[in-house]
Amino acid sequence: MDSTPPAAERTLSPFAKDLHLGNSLTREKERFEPYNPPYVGMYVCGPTVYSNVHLGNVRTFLTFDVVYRYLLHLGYKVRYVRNITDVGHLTGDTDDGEDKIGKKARLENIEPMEVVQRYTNDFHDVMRVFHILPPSIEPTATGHIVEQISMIQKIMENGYAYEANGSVYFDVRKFAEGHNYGELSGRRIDELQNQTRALDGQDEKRDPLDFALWKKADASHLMHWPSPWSEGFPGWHLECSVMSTKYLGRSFDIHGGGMDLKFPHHECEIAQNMGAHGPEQPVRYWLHGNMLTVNGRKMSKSEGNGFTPEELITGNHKLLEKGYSPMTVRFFMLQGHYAGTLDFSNPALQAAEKGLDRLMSAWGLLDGLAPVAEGEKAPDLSALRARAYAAMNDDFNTPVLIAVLYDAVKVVNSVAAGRMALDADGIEALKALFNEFACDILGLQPENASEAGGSDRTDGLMEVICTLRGEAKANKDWATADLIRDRLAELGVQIKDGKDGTSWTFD
RNA sequence: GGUCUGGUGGCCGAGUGGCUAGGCUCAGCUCUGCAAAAGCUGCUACAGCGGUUCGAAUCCGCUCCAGACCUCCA
Repeated sequence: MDSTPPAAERTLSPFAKDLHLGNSLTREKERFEPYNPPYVGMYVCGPTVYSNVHLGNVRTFLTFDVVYRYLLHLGYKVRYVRNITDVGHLTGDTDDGEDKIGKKARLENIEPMEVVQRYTNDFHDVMRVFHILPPSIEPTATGHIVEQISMIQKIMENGYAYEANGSVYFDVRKFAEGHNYGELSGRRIDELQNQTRALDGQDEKRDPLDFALWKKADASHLMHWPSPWSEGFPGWHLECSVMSTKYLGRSFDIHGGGMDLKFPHHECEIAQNMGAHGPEQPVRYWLHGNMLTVNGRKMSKSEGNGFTPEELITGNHKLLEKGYSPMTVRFFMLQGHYAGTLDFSNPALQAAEKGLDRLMSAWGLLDGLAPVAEGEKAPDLSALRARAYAAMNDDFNTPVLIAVLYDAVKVVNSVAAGRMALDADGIEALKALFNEFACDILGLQPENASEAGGSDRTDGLMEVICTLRGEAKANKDWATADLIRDRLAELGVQIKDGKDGTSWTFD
């Protein structure tokens, strides 16, 4: 046996071996062991691009953005696949509903692909605004029709699907004879059988639990492709099975998505993969992000209680008392664990806004800290770092990581105020902590970077003003000094008199 | 009805057998011309009842309440 680890494996952080994930499939927290380290395959169900994404959607993509960032930080070579659903997702509660994209196109009298492009663009804009990194591959369902047809054929050859009147359905009953259908969602097939309502237009199916792999298009359908069975279109669940298999293989490491996709979507994905490829589990770790709620209710398009990122930023929505910046929202969401529901409220957002501001201010002070040669006994900064890793390794516990960062904030502020001394190594350790955990992993960045940094002219102007005000203060001309401070405040510039002179910040 | 989650202090939100979560708010103090910032201190927390245990917010049982999924939704 070769005892030398492969070169690639040596790039992994020593902390990588302690990463634990909450696996929805086993309902256990399990140590993360990828199939082929340092390579990691991760698939996340992306949006259906028939309307603007809302904040609840953002939460899920943010969750997996942090997962992606942390895996990269640990040194994994991650192939992150996040699809765009641009066909096959039906409205209504039966398989006879209208295609969402097609419906939108018909209503607006435009091409389906115009709908797709418009909302794909919107989606990408939103992801950028929230500092969510693009995935390695972003495949579309319409770009994989050939592969989908081929997978249906495999499933049929294995006896788990049947054709009826030009459509093809997955035979859940047959599949369940030799497989544990319902393993992921905890459902039992007999109960599902009893609970499923009798719906119209299901006569083609042998069983109400069966789901569509291919649907024959009727005359009103705008999007359709030729297939061995009919001119039609693929079922919604199929695309994810096809694209994950194509880009990540038949068994890959992580599959993510929103909690609301667990059943039936993800359950069907597993069934399709096994139906086509055999009994081994297609996914080792299933991760599910929980819902964003408003007044205790899930934010969703159909409830009408969602708002778009634009409404959020402008504050132009009845649920919003004011506008909130994207970083505030990002920080707010990271203050809760991804697996729990998170309730949106104005007080909570305002708390996050202030908390983030304090965090960012301390971070900004770091560059200006003066090290001492022989620092007093400094707090144990390596302990902070270890706690930060421990938090992330515990199923991406970002709220605990943030608590660690606030401990670092206290150190920074104390040093800046002269109450504590740090040597150069200590300051570097703090910088590394912020750069790696706040910036790289949590994806936090100072907002209005250009403004906060200030242009030379702005800095010059502010220095002139502060010098004049300093003279007024020296003359005990408090009226003038306060006038300057108040007027600047009205313009969104905060003046702070410290021991070593006056500093300013912009709103 | 079934499956699953959860009920933590003024608010948000971690923690899952003994060890400070954290943020925000509020009050007091330090600093300061005042203010802001920062720091320190404080602010009647673990839905209820019973059980296991030397010890339970944390485990078990029951009750109550809320939410999600079971039909499109991240």
